[in-house]
Amino acid sequence: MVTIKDVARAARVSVATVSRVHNNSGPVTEGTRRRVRAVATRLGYAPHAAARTLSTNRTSTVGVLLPDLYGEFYSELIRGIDQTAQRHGYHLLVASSHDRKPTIEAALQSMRGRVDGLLVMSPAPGAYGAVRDLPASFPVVLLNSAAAGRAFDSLAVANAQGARAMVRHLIALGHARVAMIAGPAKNSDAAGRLRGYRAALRDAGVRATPAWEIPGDFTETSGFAACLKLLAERSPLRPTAIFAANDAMAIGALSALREAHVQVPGDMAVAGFDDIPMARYMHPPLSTVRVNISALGERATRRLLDAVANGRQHQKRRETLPVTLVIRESCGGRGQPATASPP
Amino acid sequence: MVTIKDVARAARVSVATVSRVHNNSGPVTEGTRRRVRAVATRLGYAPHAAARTLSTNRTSTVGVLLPDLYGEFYSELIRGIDQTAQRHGYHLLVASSHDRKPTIEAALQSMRGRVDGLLVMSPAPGAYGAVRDLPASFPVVLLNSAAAGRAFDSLAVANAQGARAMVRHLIALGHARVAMIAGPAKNSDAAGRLRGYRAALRDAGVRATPAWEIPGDFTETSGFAACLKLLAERSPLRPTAIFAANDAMAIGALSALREAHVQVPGDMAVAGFDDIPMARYMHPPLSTVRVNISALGERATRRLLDAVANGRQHQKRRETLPVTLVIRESCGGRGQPATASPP
DNA sequence: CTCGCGTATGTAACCGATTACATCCCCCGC
DNA sequence: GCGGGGGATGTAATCGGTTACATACGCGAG
Repeated sequence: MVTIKDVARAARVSVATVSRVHNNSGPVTEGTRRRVRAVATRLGYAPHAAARTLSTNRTSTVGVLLPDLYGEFYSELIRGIDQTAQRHGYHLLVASSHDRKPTIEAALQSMRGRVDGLLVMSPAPGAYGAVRDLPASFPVVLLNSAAAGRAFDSLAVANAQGARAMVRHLIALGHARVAMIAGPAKNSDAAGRLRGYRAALRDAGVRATPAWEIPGDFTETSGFAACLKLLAERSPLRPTAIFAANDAMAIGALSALREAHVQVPGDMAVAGFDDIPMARYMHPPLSTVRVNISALGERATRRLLDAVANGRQHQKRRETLPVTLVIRESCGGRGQPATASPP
Repeated sequence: MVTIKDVARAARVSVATVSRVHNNSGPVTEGTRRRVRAVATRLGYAPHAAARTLSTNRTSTVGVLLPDLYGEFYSELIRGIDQTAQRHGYHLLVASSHDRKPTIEAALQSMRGRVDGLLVMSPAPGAYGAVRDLPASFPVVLLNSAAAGRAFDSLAVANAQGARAMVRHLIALGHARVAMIAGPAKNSDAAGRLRGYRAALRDAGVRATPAWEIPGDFTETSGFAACLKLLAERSPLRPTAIFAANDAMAIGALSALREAHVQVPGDMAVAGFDDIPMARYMHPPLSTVRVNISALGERATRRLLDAVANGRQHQKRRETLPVTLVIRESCGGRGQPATASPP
């Protein structure tokens, strides 16, 4: 492999000059500059990233720690992150399957000397314990994490507001009995959406019934099962609308309703959360709360790069990403494809 | 930050011993080993990856060069790659938006000293020109690329076989006139699928009609438009079955057929390629050719890591990933959910 | 007691860049 | 003609590991 020394020798200058040419640091005569450039391209010289990292203590890389990589959510997230990082001259180191504290700690350790900062998304409650053990000067941005406060930079989706707006919409359509298929209890997104649901009921003066809050785990199967449970309710308690904590479960619920010959939205309104691409292709098209996932990745990366660039001066804070109501046919807005913003 | 020297000093040994303990290289007394381990964890020592890279010339990282990150295909691919890499102790450096030669070259350059090998997926014909300029000793595996031969390691989906099997199936169902919505001409996946389609017609002794090969670009919109064109054909030429080069276009075609009140599969059979998750949720559920994308990523990574580990000995070759027919209702197999393998 | 060998440990060169500091040279003003 | 200043370039230390080689030590055999 050709090194800076080879270039220096061939161009009959010192390594310092070659370095200066490549980094536009320090003064170099135009002639020398051209000669060095020419030699470098002729030899196919590319600076060795690790060597550069060692001396400058910068990697031009951001790390992304994810619990999983399954589904469109992550590909969208990574897309937003990658775009932004790339635009600022940064590379992307992706690490997944980090959902428990020990693996997270191991991953964080192995990142030393590889990245300038980290985006960490983890549902595990122990996750930010591991993050806290990092030197405070090391830039980290938490994604969709429950961790709040000035101790961390964090970004989260406006789960509660979105859920509240959607449930409010269902109630406004005349549904007095709205049930919710919730997500995993420890998941902070799921928790926010549940809070929003309860808040909307409270707003409308409706007493929340535990029987209307069916647990699920974000999978289609669990949505299917939860829906069956709701259908088993006796008439005075049987809900007329179902709000699922994510689209996958809403889709599961739609299957269950079809099998039970319950008309949607006629006999039962259904709404989801996320607006995955599939949502609009359902029958009927699924009303849902749109989350701009790639924007989430972009915003997070922006914050991270700010922390990387400004070090001490960077102010840590919690940001919230707004969401949008997408009203399609499954909730019985009589098919009018309207789009509304949350209040 | 704590370095190996700090650990050595605190444990009253030399840096060499600390290094030996961490890498299990060379002999160390059990007592010393424990002492060093204890000190290291107490100080929270983590080796600096760049320093290690510089001296060993190994990064424990594989690079992934992708044209894009949009859609489930890439998240699945990355998932397969990441799983395999992680299992072998490798990290993942992801770079996207590399579809033209100059950006690919720049990306390849910037990878020096960052990765031990590269997975390159690029529809651009110039892509492997850029790859060829790398030193032959640098491990690279091409994904779904047209580049063949012993010059490269490459992996591709059995596009032609899959398409051929699906079209053969349609013909077996009694469709004498099968049209194809093709993909971008320069895309090698699209080309393979088109070849398979033509081969199946030839097998059946059917003369291929240019009017039946409508170009598309892998988007739903283009599938929609292409379908309209086919519907405009006069009766003797109007096809009774449509094979789309991917599911997205098949879904677009389904929309067009619904709008035109053409019954599927009654009046028109439809099949796609890829088996994206959405496919089974269409009405009617879409028959398609299943590609195990994460397996593609896994196989590719395996080959790459073999090349990394075995260097000179590694044999370059082209591998093909088999596909599976998934027969649902859209092609009129009268709804029986059968699954068949390609011949 | 001494020699020799093997095991445990230390010393220092090296990987390939960056960069503080030294040096050289040219030109200008007096 | 000479001193000074500033621009161009070179020298060498440095980043944090790994590892070839040197060294020291303990023990058994002769």
